[in-house]
Amino acid sequence: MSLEKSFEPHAIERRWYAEWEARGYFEAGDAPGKPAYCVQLPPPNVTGTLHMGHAFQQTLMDSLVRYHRMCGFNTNWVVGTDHAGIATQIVVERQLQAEGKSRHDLGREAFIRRVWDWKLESGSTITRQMRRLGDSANWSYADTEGQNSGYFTMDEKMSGAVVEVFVRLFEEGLIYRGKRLVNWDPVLGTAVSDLEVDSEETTGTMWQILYPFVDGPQPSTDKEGNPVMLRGMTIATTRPETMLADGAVAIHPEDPRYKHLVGKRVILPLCDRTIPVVADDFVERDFGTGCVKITGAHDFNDYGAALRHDLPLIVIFTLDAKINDSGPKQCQGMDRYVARKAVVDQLVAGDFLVAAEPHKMMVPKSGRTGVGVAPMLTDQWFVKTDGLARSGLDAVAKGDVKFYPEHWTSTYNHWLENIQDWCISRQLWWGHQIPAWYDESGAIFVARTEDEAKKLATAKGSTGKLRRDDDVLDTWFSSALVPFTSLGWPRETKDLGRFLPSSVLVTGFDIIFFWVARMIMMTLHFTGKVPFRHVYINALVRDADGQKMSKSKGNTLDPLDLIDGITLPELLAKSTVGLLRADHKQKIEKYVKRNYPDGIPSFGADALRFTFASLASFARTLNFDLNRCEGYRNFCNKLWNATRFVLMNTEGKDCGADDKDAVDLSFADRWITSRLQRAEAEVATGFAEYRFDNLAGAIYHFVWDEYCDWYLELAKVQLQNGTPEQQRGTRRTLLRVLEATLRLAHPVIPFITEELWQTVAPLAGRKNSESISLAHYPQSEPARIDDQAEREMALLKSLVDAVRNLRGEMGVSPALRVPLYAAGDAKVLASLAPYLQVLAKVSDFHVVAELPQAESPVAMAGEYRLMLHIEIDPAAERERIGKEIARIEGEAQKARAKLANASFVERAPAKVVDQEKARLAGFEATLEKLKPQLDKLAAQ
RNA sequence: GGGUGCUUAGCUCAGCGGUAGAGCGCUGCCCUUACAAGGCAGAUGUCGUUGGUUCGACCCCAACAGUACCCACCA
Repeated sequence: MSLEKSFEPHAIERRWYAEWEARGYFEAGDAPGKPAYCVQLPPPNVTGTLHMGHAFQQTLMDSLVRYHRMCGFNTNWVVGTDHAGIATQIVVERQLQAEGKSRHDLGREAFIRRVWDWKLESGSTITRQMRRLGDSANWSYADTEGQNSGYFTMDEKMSGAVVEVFVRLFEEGLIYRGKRLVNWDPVLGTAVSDLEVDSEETTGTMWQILYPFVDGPQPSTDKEGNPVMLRGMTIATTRPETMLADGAVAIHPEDPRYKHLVGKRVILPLCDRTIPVVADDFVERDFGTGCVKITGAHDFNDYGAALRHDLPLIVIFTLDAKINDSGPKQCQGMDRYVARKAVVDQLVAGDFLVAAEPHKMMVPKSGRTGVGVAPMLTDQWFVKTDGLARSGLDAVAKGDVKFYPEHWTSTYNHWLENIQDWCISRQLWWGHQIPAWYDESGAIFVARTEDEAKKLATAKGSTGKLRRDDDVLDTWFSSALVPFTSLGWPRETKDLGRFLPSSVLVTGFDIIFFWVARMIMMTLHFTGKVPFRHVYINALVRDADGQKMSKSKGNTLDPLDLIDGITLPELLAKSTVGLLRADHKQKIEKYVKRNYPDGIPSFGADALRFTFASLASFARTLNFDLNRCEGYRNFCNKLWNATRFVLMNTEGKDCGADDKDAVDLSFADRWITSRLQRAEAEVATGFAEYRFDNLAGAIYHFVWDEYCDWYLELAKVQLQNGTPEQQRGTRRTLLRVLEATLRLAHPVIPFITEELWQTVAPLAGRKNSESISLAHYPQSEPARIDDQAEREMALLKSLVDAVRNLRGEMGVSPALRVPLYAAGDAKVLASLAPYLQVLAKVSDFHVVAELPQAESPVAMAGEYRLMLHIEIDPAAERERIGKEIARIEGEAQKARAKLANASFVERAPAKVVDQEKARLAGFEATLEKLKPQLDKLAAQ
């Protein structure tokens, strides 16, 4: 078989992925007696598409899975998609909106059917894209819909497990329902959890409002302690409209200005009510006026204060954040922001407004819609978290779950130590409907089915109709269960025993709270096991300049465009599609044209994967650089062409594949084998430590700098000049090292390695060469590390380097072959001669006892002296040697100073001192030989 | 207000208590029969600042500066 001259990834990728999947290579390993290796994919949003973050994460996961599969583990990469409640519902509602409809026009059932239709239509986009990356995922696993895309968090089995969990937690008293103040998104009309609220710095206004005393002005003091008469209490607020729901004003119990006024009543302006003055030490004396209004039903701080002081919780807003019937007539029905202005105007009119100043503050916004969150008193379901959090903390403290990099542990701990009860109900339609029913009196019956709920009701003497709770569960509730529900829980499946805990979770730091912590808590609670042993927190992918990738900046990259390539016009069209603002569009077009003037070339999946692996250090961010990607595409091409060379020199020839015939292995053959062992060890360490950058670097360095740059060149010499035994040995080494290297690299670059291995493996004498993904992973054999061969090779390299260096400095044309004199161990030199002649482009090679007396450039390589026999300018040569002497003299001087330091010699370890002595001896020996050379030149 | 990272070559980043590294970029010369997506040679650094520990600090410790992110109920 002859390979194309360049590596062309496309056809290879298409062919091999389909083949692997069809042959069932990715299904869960089921070999007896083998250890298990399991990875849970963070299930992507069902309507999502693959972005750089996914591609990065999945590259790491797939490399790990392929590595362990080849190492003989029973692997199972469990994948699936998430129903992503809010996000998906929003997408479908937008579609309806475009048709001029709302979900309410359809009704709940029809709407949900519509979402399912959309799911079926677009749901497999991301799983198709994952295949393009080469993910060796277990598609058929837990796939109840037969779509070959793994589980779906709302499929029948997963939903059944969700109900089971809910019911059990309720029965254990860990789920409760109650009227609580929650973060409310008035646009979506649902509660959201603390985590789904983002604070945004905004400059608002701080208003000071006077609440007059019922009893008329009261004596008090000002800040400096001077006596004053107060007309009333002046409160400070940034949300004046909420005053309509005030239940009290509060001051600090020790505040001398106000403490005697506690118990007085003040008139709430614009309302026909009076409210009391209370003391509470949550009030900051120095902030604002030192007097704060208490709005228990619309502020988290105030809620606590209201409970402490037994104040009424007055609700002033409707669920879409408009003033309700409890407000003054003239404000009813106004949106909260409209009402804010109206209230301020009326306060001004009534002379209650004391001051209005600009004020910087953090405003809570709904993470999903970006609208201001309105704390709202509503009935919601909660998970009691204190006990669960405790066991979650313990698991990590005991080391049952380990974070990589380790410092993420403190982030995890900090959150769990301060965790609040988790609001799990959402007032949405798309999601797992809460399995709770109410009778006419409002009594709650939580059950697995409506029949079961009826039985519960009957047992309690309630015979009327039951109504199911309308709410659905937070998407993260079902996500938290995935580690065990995906394996078949609540059934006691074999896989549950085998694949739980999974081996490692690879995910982003942004979901440590949302997901990682909750999985640990839930899995521990329901199975007594941790969900995974390791958590690898991957870096955030940014653009080459370190900027966050965002659609509005135009700096996002589509992994598939890197694999397939894209033209500039296509890229421009794609980057600006769906953008409403023209100025954004222009900005993005400019960015795209500047950064990708010729579009993006096609790099192939392997190059993309190798790039991700190479950039995966333990850093927090990863700047994705297209140039890097190109470099690794070139690497793939290098590997391709090295293979081409090997095949050209081995196919149809005697390669000693069956070990029958004698082979004669040179130091070069033994050297590359030895280096391979070291590379294998480095790669194994890299995988064990999750240092993908190191393992990718080890592969890169071995292939390019050792196998290609040196061994192939040496092999050319051996194939040219060697005896039949030597040639056979060379061919066998070429093949066997290459074959092992392909296996070594396969977890990271699966496609190219499979393609090449198919041809290489049989030549290398492998009997079973069905697929590289089933082949054994190469293991480092320390016994094959050959120090003698490595020393000989080091000498050859230093001689070649010295000659090349001289040629470079002397400006000798690369093509020109020149005579070389060498002094040193004659036997060794004779053995290296054939290699030196080729690698250093030497015409005649003279081994001599002493270098001839000639005006030719001289170099030192350890004990060896080399002279290029060429015409030179003595002055230039004097300068060159002079510089060299000065450099070495400087080094020697430093070494001497160190050794002259008594405390160094006394206190440094003997090894270090000896090393320093050896260095100095080396410098001095070199100087001894260079100086006469300089004298000789100077004499003329 | 707390917490966590980061600061090393032009760029992006590794690194280690004992001689400062890689990739890309840059310079020069070469289309040498595996590869120009290549080969060979080359230049570039007060390792953020200031102290401390040490025989020895880019590395350990402290403070500071800059920078990024996370958490938090000052109305």
